Amino acid sequence: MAVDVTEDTQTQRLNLDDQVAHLLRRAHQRASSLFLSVLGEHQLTPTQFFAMARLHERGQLSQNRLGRLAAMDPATIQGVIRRLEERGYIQRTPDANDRRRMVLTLTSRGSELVSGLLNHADTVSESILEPLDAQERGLFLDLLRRVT
Amino acid sequence: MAVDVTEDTQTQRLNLDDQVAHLLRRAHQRASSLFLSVLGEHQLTPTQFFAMARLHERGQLSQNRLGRLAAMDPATIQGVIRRLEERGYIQRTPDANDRRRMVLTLTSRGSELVSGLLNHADTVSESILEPLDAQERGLFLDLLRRVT
DNA sequence: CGGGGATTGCGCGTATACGAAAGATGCGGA
DNA sequence: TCCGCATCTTTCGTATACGCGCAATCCCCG
Repeated sequence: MAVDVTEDTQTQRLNLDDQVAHLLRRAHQRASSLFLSVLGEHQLTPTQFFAMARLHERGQLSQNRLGRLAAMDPATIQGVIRRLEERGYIQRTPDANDRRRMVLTLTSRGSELVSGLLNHADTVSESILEPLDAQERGLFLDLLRRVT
Repeated sequence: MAVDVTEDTQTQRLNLDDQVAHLLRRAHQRASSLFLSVLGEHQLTPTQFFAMARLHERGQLSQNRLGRLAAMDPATIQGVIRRLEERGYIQRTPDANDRRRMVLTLTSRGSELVSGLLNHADTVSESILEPLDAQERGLFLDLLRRVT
């Protein structure tokens, strides 16, 4: 954390390149880009894939609940779901017990697509971490999980 | 969160929550949110602040070059610059030597704003890393830089 | 010196992302 | 039972983010 005092009006200050928000933005950029280079042929964005994978994992879910499980704002998940429904990957039916809710289910097409892509997704995770060796990867994942 | 191999066609697979792209997206979300909670009163997004900070650091720059230095796509930086210019923080003048270019400069208002916020930005970096102790922070920054 | 590839900036289209607010519905306590 | 508050979903507005195509300009190389 060597920070040098530049001896001007302000006190010691971090280098711009050490801004954590900036580093995280760039890492996220790179991750999304790698994801699209692997799964892009199926026209799925990282967000879309993750929403479908969560649904595949949990079965039926309400829209809001899926949003929480996928870390997406209700306003955001709405558009994601709408586009996936338009493409025939997700089905939305009214909840019989609670008329505020819509129940989401993967269609067979959607289910097959996700199953087939889960392995590719793991490949993406590996390529993101490619600059690190095995021990560092575990360490990084642990730290990243705690910062999230 | 116990996910077990479900004994189907596929082999052992990572937990969904270990998808690196997803973890990075969430970390980025949290970082942006913390940034806005500290600098939001000045109506500056992380991206806008970083673009201005780079300009403050380097002086005059062309639009494309600023984009590269701030890790932003030419199409993206265009909108960022346009909004900052509309708000009077950045001035765009035609380059005398290369008529394709526009030279970007911070206005005095923009310059004062950035100077005053640089310390706050460092505060944000610290709050993002708050869950980690001093040693882990250095480690995390190092790993994050290499993954970027 | 002339032509073609590269660079610069713009506009369009799509997809996140989130705050704010609105409308419908559910639910618990007085 | 009814009122008020919480929840679910949608819509609006703003801002990233990036691919693609376009036009103007630059500059290198033959």
